[in-house]
Amino acid sequence: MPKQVDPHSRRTLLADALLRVAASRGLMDVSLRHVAAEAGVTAGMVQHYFRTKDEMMVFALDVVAARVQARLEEGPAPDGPRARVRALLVQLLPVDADRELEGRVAIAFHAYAATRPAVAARLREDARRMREAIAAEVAAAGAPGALDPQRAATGLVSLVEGLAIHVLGGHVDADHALATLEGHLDLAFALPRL
Amino acid sequence: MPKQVDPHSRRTLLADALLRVAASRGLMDVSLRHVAAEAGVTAGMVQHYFRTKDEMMVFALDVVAARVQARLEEGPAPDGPRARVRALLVQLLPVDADRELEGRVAIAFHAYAATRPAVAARLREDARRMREAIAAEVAAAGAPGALDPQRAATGLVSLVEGLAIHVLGGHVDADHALATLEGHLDLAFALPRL
DNA sequence: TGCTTTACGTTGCACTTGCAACGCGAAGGA
DNA sequence: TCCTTCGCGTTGCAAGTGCAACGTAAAGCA
Repeated sequence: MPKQVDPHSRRTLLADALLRVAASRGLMDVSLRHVAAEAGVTAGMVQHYFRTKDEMMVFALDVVAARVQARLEEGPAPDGPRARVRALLVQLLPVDADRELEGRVAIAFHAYAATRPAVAARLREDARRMREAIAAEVAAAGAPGALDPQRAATGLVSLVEGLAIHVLGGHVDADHALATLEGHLDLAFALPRL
Repeated sequence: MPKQVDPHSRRTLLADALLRVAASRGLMDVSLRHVAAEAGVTAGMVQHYFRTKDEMMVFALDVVAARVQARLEEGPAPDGPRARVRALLVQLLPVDADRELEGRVAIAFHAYAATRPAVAARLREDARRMREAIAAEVAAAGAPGALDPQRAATGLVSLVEGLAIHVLGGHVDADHALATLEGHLDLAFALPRL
């Protein structure tokens, strides 16, 4: 056999190219040939590692999900529930170039999920995990009179996703979004003197 | 000349077909021929009313925007700032079939906007108007110690957009979303006894 | 030295896409 | 009555699409 390559790293390479194309030109422009060109390889190689385009899409989605997950777990967990939840949610805001790319990809995939049940299920599962993690922290914090943990979690995650859309669309800037998030965190964790 | 038709109603008819295709099969499947088929006309007629596909897309976006706007203005304005803001925001949640379709279209167009500056500008303007309307109501209500009006408005609009995504994705049900919205309205308008 | 397997590259095909171009019948005005 | 103009329908085309099929060089095992 030839050079014996690691298939997973090859697939990741292609997935990265896909994500770049998706972020810069939209999901409609994601084709075998465009991805191949972006990765600097031939279309035949793409076909070698993904039997179908859909398989490639799903794998790319897995890559972003794993990457976000990894970022959430890296570094020591901050002190206190509020800080931990904040750390989680900030990862979803497009505050730098990497996260902006991921944000654009996320929007594209939300639209894509509308027609692909498998993709939709994946996003649903991710969202569920995120909500539960946050609800647990809110419950642990035992905020006195604010929202119940489930609703607070749903609210915070939704808020951040909405903020991400507005930041990416240029409707508001990242600072305003961060400030808004801080305010809502205060509410959810019932800051003293509210 | 032949039967002398109203061009605007024809274009609206085609735009409706486009929206149905976009909602049911995604924006990637929106093509001249599919739209024509959905509308029950020939592809040639579509070309007659829209010189380019992009022109058709933008017109369709205008149609939804106008429709949402019309719905916001119909009926008497509710009593009190909180109720008025609630009425605004509920229109953006997919609580029935019509709004679900519009929600799917909205997501698709947010993704589309990433590559079309003209579309992005349109969405930005719509969002700005919505935020200002809400900020004005919040300010008028003079909520004592909660968020400042600008942030509250950004937060509420983002929250609702995020909730819409989660409802459409099947992550949470409409009732939960509504309840979450109520809770956040209470916070923004600083309900007694918080 | 074969022989097989891996990892691609190449070619081709059926199909869809946006769009231009042309045709053409039905209405009016002259 | 002619003749223009509008409202489409039809056809065609170059480009792009996903995917199958085949070829083929390299690397290991026998």
